Amino acid sequence: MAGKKQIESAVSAQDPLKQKGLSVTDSRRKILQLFMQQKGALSHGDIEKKAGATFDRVTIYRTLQTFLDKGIIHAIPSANNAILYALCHEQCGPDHHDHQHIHFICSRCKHTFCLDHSVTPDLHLPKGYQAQDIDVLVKGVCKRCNTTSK
Amino acid sequence: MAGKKQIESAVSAQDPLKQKGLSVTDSRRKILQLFMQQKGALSHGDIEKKAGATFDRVTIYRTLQTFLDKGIIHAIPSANNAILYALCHEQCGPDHHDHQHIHFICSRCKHTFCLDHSVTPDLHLPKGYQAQDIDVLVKGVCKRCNTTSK
DNA sequence: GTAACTGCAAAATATTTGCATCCTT
DNA sequence: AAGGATGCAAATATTTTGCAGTTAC
Repeated sequence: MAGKKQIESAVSAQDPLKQKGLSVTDSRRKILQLFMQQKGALSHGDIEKKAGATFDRVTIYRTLQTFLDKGIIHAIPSANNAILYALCHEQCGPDHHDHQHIHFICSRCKHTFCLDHSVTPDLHLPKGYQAQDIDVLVKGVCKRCNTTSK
Repeated sequence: MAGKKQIESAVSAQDPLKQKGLSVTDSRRKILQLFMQQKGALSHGDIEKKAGATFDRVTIYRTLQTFLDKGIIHAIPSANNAILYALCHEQCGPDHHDHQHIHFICSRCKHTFCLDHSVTPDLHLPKGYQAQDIDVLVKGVCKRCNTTSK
């Protein structure tokens, strides 16, 4: 058991799946990869498109749910029907999500980004209200769309 | 018919429907009333429950869409499938939505409130990003749940 | 009277569940 | 070998669309 453990830990650094005690399967690896490449948020539909017919629609549902449960990804609120998902950071666990970053939705290219370096507002809630978790959604024009031609 | 007209115009002051040039119908009046009573956000499903079998599910879809278009209500982002809607304020128009308030989701009673008196953050976006619209979602415990027994 | 709104039916989408099979550990 | 994950089929749920009848103005 000792030697095996060493190998696992060598791989696990790059593999959130093992860290969270999940079996490493093609679909999970692939979907995870999509998130890492994209460096932005994806909807179920996005994944389906990008993954092509690689695997079943149901598998995507289940995989996303599993990732959510394990704290590998988080859901980003949106006002249109499509729920978006993006990778969590290390400090997130199954129960504890700590996202002090801002979700930025570009109104031009429609991409959603997580901006980590932004500061969270200081809120002035009315008396009696107790904040536990804050999510900031900003709509606007992203860096790329801003610099490329209008 | 003359007497009827007088009654109608007396009502219109409090009636956003006429202000926006919409026909005043039972369903619209009823749904508007639900929002005003509730003083909180409602999902399509909430309305369906509260309205009972008063009118068709399709009418609710269409009414909500119409209200959105006219700027009578606004959609509140959420991370679960249910989209919420709440009344807009006077300064909102069809194109221009100005919601500098905070959307507060109570994790205990599951209600969503619009807190108007809260201040909007100063954001520090990375260079190149241009903000147009900001929405702040706060999860926590609302006033009522905080004061009533634990 | 006319344009707009509603209800009903049905189509199109989206999501969930059960079960047999296959894969990871 | 055993437990978990996937694929397929099918059951549900949600949202959209078309059209005929009704209502507001």
